[in-house]
Amino acid sequence: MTQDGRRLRGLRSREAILERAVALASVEGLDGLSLGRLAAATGTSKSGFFAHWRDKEQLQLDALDWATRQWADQVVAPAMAAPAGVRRLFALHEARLRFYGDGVLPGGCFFFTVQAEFDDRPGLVRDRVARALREWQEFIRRQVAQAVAQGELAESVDAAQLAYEIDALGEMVVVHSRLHDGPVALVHARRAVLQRLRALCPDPTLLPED
Amino acid sequence: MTQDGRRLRGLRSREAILERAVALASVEGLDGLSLGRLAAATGTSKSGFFAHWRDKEQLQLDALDWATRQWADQVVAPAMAAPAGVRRLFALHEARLRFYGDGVLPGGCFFFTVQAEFDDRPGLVRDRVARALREWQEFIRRQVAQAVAQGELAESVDAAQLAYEIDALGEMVVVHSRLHDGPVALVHARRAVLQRLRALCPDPTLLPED
DNA sequence: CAGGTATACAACCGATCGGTCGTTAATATA
DNA sequence: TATATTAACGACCGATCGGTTGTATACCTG
Repeated sequence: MTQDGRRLRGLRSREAILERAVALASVEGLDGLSLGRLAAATGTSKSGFFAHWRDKEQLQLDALDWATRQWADQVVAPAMAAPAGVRRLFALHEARLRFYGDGVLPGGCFFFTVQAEFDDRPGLVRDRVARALREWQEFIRRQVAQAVAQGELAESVDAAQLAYEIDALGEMVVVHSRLHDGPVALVHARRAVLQRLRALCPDPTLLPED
Repeated sequence: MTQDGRRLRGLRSREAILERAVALASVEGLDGLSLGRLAAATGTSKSGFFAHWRDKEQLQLDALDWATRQWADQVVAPAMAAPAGVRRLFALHEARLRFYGDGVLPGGCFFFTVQAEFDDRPGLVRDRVARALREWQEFIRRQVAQAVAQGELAESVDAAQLAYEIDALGEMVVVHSRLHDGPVALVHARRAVLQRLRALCPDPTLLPED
């Protein structure tokens, strides 16, 4: 029951469609994205989608999974190269800013767009978006807790509190850089987290000065 | 050429429609909001809109103005009651969090939704959204600069940098409280700015301890 | 009271939406 | 080789989209 030629081709086009869907959804949202435009952008027919997905919602859920894997590959994985503790925490922040600054997605951040789109309406997609945010927040919180355990952050640090600050300061770069500040927003976001971590770190030499 | 009875009625329904439009747009966005649903929500006919607005874009622009006035009345004005300086700066942050926490708009924040919606597409609406964000950011920056001038914040403070931090920490409450944290997000956002200001303030007794 | 103006409406328009149906061609399995 | 299975398609469906047109009614001005 291994992958034969035909299913392989199917998988390939499936992945190609999901990649385009995530890119387009980072601009117009998962619901704002229409199947007709997605078909035009991928050079396929609209009706062909329903061989891969039962309906639009299933495609949205798979696009969410695809974006999660992209985030794991391009943001989380590079940061894990840094030594555990406060350096990995800051590497995570910098990897995210690099992801935005490099313009990997045309809309800047898939998750930002989708969170803003679904935070108010019920449904399967909303639940998966909420889970993705929860897991991301929990992941940052664990990195903070680890840094505290290693003695690289003050004992008094509230991990969930600091995780919120790091995420908020990183996330708002998307809209500020596009509507207002340009690259300056990246500088602000980087410096905000860097100085916050340095202030809480008994050995600030672990982090760059500026 | 003063307001006569008829024009007054027109103005009243115009304001009522804009209020509903802002409330609905805080959930579905300015473009996601359809004229048909807005008509149903206001108990009027869709075609009646075109007596007040040339097209949907004009209605969107007026809704933006309406939301700006609402923000000025319900967030900025109350904060101006606090004495200028670091106390007014924090009052501004608290007024915003109260606006979110009280659920004044069903979607939490009109501007958050609309920024996420329009940060990627060109047009008149996008330009006005960008201007609103720029003016808001500039307003916070002036409050920071004033606090520095009064000696209530350290001389070394970069006003634009601190303004970005205050705005980002306040804005991300919307999505975090709705998708993840609930009211805890409000606590995180409040404490983050409070502790940041206290750390920069030569006389921390101007601000609450926690 | 006459005439113009503004509010608001129902009916309707072409375009697009998500989705269905029936078919074709290529592949995998027996 | 015979038979399912699968990817992919064009044509089409009812619903909804933003927007137009024509009309009825209420109001203000002359």
